[in-house]
Amino acid sequence: MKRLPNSELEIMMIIWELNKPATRFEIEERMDKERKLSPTTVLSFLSRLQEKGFVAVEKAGKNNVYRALIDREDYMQRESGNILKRLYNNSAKNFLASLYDGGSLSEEDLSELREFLDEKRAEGKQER
Amino acid sequence: MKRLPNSELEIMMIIWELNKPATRFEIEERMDKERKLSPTTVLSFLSRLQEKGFVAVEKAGKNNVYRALIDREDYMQRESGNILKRLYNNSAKNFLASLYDGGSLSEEDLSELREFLDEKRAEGKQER
DNA sequence: GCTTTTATTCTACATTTGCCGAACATAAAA
DNA sequence: TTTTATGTTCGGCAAATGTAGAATAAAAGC
Repeated sequence: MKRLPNSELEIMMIIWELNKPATRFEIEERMDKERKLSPTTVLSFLSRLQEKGFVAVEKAGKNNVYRALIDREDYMQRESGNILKRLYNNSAKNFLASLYDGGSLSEEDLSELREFLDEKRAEGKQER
Repeated sequence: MKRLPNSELEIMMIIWELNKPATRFEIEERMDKERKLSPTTVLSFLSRLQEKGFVAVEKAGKNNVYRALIDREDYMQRESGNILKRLYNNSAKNFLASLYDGGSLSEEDLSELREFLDEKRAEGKQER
């Protein structure tokens, strides 16, 4: 499975988020409004996603409808792993530390993280 | 500060890691050995890094020596934040969860993370 | 049935990225 | 000092990415 370039990824994220086949218009509506891309540009990206096997297209009247073919979780997991490896020497802690130092972690994020880890710890025990 | 493409980033990471001005050869030695790039290719990337203001070049005899101009921490922090935003809806927990589900987190990573969070909690209290 | 609107497909173009070979300098060896 | 390495600079190419306008198809309106 290929890594997607930024623009295509942005679109894929929207399709995944919608969690149902989406039209060009629905996607456009949800894109970063600052960029103001023309409809053909969006369609261009969608075609490329199709070529790469990320979406399938069908017609619904005059409109195209794009459906995700690749599982979001799968893609994200691979991507997360890659990032960790390429940038943080495979250390999740390094990643968090960087976020923390960069001020990207709120107090709330921190407790959420603690909670998550506690949960995983509990599960770990269970397994034995 | 620009985002670097993969190859340039790989090189930047090596320079940062070395933590001192590096020659093309020192960098080449540490690059992913599978790829087997030609020396000129590496030099090409280095020139582009120079154009982008990431490194400065000096001569040391016949050799070029490349010195980082951009602070690693700064770059990484920005990059981490971006990733979080673009892929995980700004939720660090989502990122960890994805790593976890993808099997990229060892038991050791988990305890390291707990430790890190505990540390930050302690610091947080201190501040009041 | 025409005309107008609207969505899609095609074609295209500028930039960026990945990668090198040919040319060019210059230190080292002969 | 001529030759030989060795390292660097230049120029360049193919593929990927970002972005649209022109051409086309087809639905809607009149």
